[in-house]
Amino acid sequence: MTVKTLPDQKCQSCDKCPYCEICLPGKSPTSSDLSALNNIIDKRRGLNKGEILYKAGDPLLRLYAIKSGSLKIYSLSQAGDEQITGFSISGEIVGFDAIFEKKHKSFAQALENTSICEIDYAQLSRALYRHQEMNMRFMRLMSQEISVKKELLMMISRETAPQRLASFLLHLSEAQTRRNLSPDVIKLTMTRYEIGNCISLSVETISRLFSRLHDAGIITVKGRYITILDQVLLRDVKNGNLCQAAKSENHP
Amino acid sequence: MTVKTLPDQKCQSCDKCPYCEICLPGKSPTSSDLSALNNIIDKRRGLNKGEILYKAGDPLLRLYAIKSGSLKIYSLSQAGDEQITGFSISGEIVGFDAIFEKKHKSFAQALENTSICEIDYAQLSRALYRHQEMNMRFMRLMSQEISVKKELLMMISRETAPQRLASFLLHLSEAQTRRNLSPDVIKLTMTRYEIGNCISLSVETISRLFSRLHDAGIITVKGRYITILDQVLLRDVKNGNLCQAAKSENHP
DNA sequence: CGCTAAATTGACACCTCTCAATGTCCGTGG
DNA sequence: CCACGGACATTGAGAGGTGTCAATTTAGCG
Repeated sequence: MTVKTLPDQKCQSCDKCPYCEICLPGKSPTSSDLSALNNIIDKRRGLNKGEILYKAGDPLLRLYAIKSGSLKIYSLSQAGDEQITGFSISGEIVGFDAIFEKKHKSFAQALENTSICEIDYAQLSRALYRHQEMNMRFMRLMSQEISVKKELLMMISRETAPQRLASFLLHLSEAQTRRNLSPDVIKLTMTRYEIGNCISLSVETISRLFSRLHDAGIITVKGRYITILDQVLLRDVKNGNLCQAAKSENHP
Repeated sequence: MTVKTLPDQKCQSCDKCPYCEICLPGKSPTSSDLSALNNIIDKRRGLNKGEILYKAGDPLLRLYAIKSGSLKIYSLSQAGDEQITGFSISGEIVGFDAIFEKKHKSFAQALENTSICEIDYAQLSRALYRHQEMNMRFMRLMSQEISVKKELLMMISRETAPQRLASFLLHLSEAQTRRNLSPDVIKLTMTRYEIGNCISLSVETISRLFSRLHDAGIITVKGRYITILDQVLLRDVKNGNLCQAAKSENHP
């Protein structure tokens, strides 16, 4: 595979990074904190599509912040098939589940050409010791990930197939909004299979649901590009007012 | 309801607590760390069965360590029905998902009379600042919770009903082993409904599965008491070699 | 332009939910 | 001590959503 050059983000320092607020939530970091962080971050690594960033079992050497692109985070079952536990995009930090045993517990693979910041874990630990405020930011991030995983759990266990897909799309939409991107035009960086795997549905169901949402005039589907035509209707689907099977077009 | 007296654990200090290793994983805490922790923990609170420890939306004032008893942790959907995201028992600390926004994101309710240690969050923050090793212990705990939630996710989304129940029982069994209790005799502190809610199955399915596991000679069921007769077979069920519907007793 | 992976669509089966009835346990009060 | 009541648990019958299998179409990429 040809190594494609990654888009140069010209983002050499955290205080100029457009995702600072997502990456390190809370009030603006002090310049002292930021410079400490800058010193321990290597901001120059690129991943090609398909490249694996870390594997379950790898010793925890670094955490990773995503500058651009996206990753899928997954585990392998005993039988060897993958269980995607989430997708991570720009501004997010991955690898927190490795801290417990100092070993990565998941796999992380680039879904597209992706640019990351490497955070040396040993140095980070020392820096957090000296910078209480930064320490709290990281604890907030871990706390957030716990909440997000609980939400995903809630979604998968309580929602029907159409609700899950609607939730999934709305999640992506909100993530784009937080990054000042359009909430309506979504480029999926993952396959239908990977979506289904993450929200526990078969590829075929995902496909059928896209068709149904399309037929209902809620979205358009052009390959990996989804456009949300009606946020309100999509939210209705998420709340259970799902477009019934196409048959009942003329609802009584 | 009559207020029952809680069993007095005679556990006034963390270094004498039998769950120290579960509560604060890692090498033995230094006496300096422990005394710091002791100073900020109030170890005298009891909860009656059914009592709610915190609610989603409550400001984060404290984290809680469970000395004895058990809690269910749950969220409420928009429709108002509960989604149990886990059960917590002695030695575990709850409330980590509140750190992100300094507000509790879940509900915690006592499943039985329960004794807890209250950890003042503001004091904890300050103490963690001064005690790096203790700080790392808490980050490990949060990291662990992220892993556990991912496992639960994996279980619910990839496993069949019998596999899920087997996983659930084996989880309880392992938790008891870590506490030097019998791995085979399990007292369920939650109802069938609550089990089903947590692993995303209906009450009826839980009941039917208990019967099937019983008929297969893998467990005995006496109300809330489950005895695992054959750990190996139960593990087989977890791995998909599920006891088929009772019909095929004479498998070819 | 052709090859391969990905996506779509249909038919069918089955696991699990829902609804319903019955049985059991335990706390309460007579 | 026993009877009663309500929550909890068990069991059965039926329905429906989603997975599986299979065939075809489309898209992506060398």
